[in-house]
Amino acid sequence: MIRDGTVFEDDHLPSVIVGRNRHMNEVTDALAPIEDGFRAENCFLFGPSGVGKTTVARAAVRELRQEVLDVPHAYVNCWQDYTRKAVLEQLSRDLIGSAVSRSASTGRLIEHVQHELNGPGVVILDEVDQLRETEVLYDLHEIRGLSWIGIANREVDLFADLDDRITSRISVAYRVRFDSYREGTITEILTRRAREGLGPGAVDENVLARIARLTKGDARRAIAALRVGARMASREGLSAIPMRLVDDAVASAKREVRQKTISKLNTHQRALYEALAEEDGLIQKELYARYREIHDDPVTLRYLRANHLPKLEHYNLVDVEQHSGSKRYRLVDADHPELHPERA
DNA sequence: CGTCCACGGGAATTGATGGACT
DNA sequence: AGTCCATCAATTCCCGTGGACG
Repeated sequence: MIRDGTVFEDDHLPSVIVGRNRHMNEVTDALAPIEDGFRAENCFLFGPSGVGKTTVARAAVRELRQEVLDVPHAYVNCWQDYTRKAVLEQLSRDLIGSAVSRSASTGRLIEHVQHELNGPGVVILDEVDQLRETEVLYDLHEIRGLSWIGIANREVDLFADLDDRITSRISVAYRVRFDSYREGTITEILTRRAREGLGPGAVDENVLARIARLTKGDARRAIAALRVGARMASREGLSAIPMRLVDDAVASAKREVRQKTISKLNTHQRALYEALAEEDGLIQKELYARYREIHDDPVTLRYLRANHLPKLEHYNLVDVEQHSGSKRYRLVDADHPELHPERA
């Protein structure tokens, strides 16, 4: 029943972008100067997750490369690469392709890119609000011809802690807001994915509409649910997804995503998670005390606060509630999650 | 109003690591 | 081979803030 699983993967870039014409136009406008050999305008895309921000950015770059051959482009996920150096390293890998010797200083990295890049180039800065060292935006500005597309969940001030004299010279000409997809659009997206990835007649309109409704405008969740549904159906030897499986598929896709996230946690993060699984609603200090009991090589609270706790928040595994002076941490959903994948 | 508590974060320091240089 | 240097994760110290409470 599943003919091509790749169309359900997160990094799949569909050939047609559905329901985002206005957004596509804005981004391609921003990139248009490159067609004449100039530096593009920076632009900033924001909105909730699963609404096509990254897809639009990538599709706009793809479109540009159909006009102008081989425009150097890079993709940096600032969630993973959040330091100045990590960003510049990824940049030079993607943009130039040549490996710079490790332990090259940031200065040398910039020089290297500056030297190797002739003509315009564009870099996608995904999850740019996670950048710890925003000075890197200044570094990017210093590289002749380079412009960027920033992506974040909320509209943030990227230049908040940068020197005013510098920020006045860096501009963000386009700010593009992404709202949740309407159900009809999600259905349309799912229809196309099903056509590409599943056998003929695998889904009907009502099934897709129900998935669309249950996933609340989040295309990533909807596509995951479609994939899980197809898998469940083929296990039963069916060639189509029956309506009765849809609710299960949506719920199960959610668990799957969560399980995947948990499996990527390190020991510290997992210990924190376990502590909260035992008792919810702890304040930071209490949580730290439990964590120290669980983990045999605990890090300090200072470090936990700066590194591990924000990760858990960002992964959407814990909710934090400011409560006048203290913070309460709780797991995102009430049902007790599986900590150990082998029990699945 | 002063004090305590929980929290945030700047900054100096340490220790391991991995080159680069002699 | 041995020394030196830069980097990075982790730690430690410490001060600031803002609300609660007597």
